[in-house]
Amino acid sequence: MRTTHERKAETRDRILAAAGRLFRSHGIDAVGVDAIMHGAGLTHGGFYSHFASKEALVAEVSASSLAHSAARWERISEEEAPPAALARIVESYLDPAHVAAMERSCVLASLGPDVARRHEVRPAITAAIRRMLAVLARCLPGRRQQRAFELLSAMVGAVVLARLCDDPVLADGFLQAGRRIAGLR
Amino acid sequence: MRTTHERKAETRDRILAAAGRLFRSHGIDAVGVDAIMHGAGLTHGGFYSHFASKEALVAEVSASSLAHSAARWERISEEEAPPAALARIVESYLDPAHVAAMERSCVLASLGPDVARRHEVRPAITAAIRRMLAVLARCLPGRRQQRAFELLSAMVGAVVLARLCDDPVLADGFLQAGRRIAGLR
DNA sequence: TGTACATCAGTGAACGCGCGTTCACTGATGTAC
DNA sequence: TGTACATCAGTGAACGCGCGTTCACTGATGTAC
Repeated sequence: MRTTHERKAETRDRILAAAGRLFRSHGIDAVGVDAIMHGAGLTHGGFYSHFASKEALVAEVSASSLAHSAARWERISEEEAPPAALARIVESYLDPAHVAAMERSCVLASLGPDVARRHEVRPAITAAIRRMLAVLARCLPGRRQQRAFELLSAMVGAVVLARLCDDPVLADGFLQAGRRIAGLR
Repeated sequence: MRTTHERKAETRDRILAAAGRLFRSHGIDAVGVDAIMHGAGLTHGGFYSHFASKEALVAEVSASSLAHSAARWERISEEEAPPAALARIVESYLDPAHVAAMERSCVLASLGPDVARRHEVRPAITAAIRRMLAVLARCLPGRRQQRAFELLSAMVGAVVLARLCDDPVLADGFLQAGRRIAGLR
């Protein structure tokens, strides 16, 4: 029984991962259950032995993706000294290659408005945002709390705006602005 | 013939306005042609004597909504002295009431990622972003260009994040952060 | 250890539904004489 | 000015299609003896 349970959990994670990738790339409503299951190497019918509905999957993907990002930031902030941790978090967030890779990007910047419209997900998202703010506050000097709010706003806004610009110079202007607000360079 | 042309243009504008409202409230893919036409006080069949496709409407709504925002900012910056104009633009953008009113909010914050995925719209969006940056640069003191990038990033990010938080205190933290980056209070 | 049975993750056909789009139409308005 | 005709914005039924979801099934694996 043990192995079977583990196997099922692995499949479930594969579905969550595929959905995360596809939702970020194409938008939540543009991706069907069929495409998600195909992305996980399965057929669509099996979906409902893992999730009650597409909407339930959406809630879980949003929450778990952002919790995953928060956990990554926490790990970095425990592994490195504050200034190095801050630089690593901010530079990876504002890296143009990472900005271009929508499918692997932060839920806040790639699905923010869509998630905000689904009120049932907001408690979990709010909890993850608090964790991210706490990491930034721990890494920043000076008025830590206030600067954490400023930095997270600037990082999310910079990525959203950089993705909207078809001129790479303009896009880079937003990413540089984010780095300045972090106190880098 | 004159009156007819004007009438048709008015209807077209009503469709654009209804689509703008509904897309921002519910997301682009969640709103059908039928709902848009009903929102404009018409039936769905007439849609195609105004637009070639839903996708064409989406492109025009995104571009024209953001151009409208840019024009509003330009008007404010011409009517008032730089510090007053800056305050009016930033305060109205970060006003909690305005943040809550998704249907009338800025396209960057309410539809940003969705618009970024539609590459054909990005040139028009980029042009409007340039106009908005120019207004902010005109109103800001000091390193105007750089600060304009920082401020627009912070404003967009703050609104996206404030909408994701189910705790109004946390949401207000982001809005206050935006105001500080503008140099207000 | 070997055999018979039970479980259930995953398959794929089928469902009703709402979508974007088309089209024959109607009736108000603009033009020609 | 009044009448006959042309135009075309807007109507509403109909289309094919892909969606989310259901369900009878299958076959690999785990359990009981």
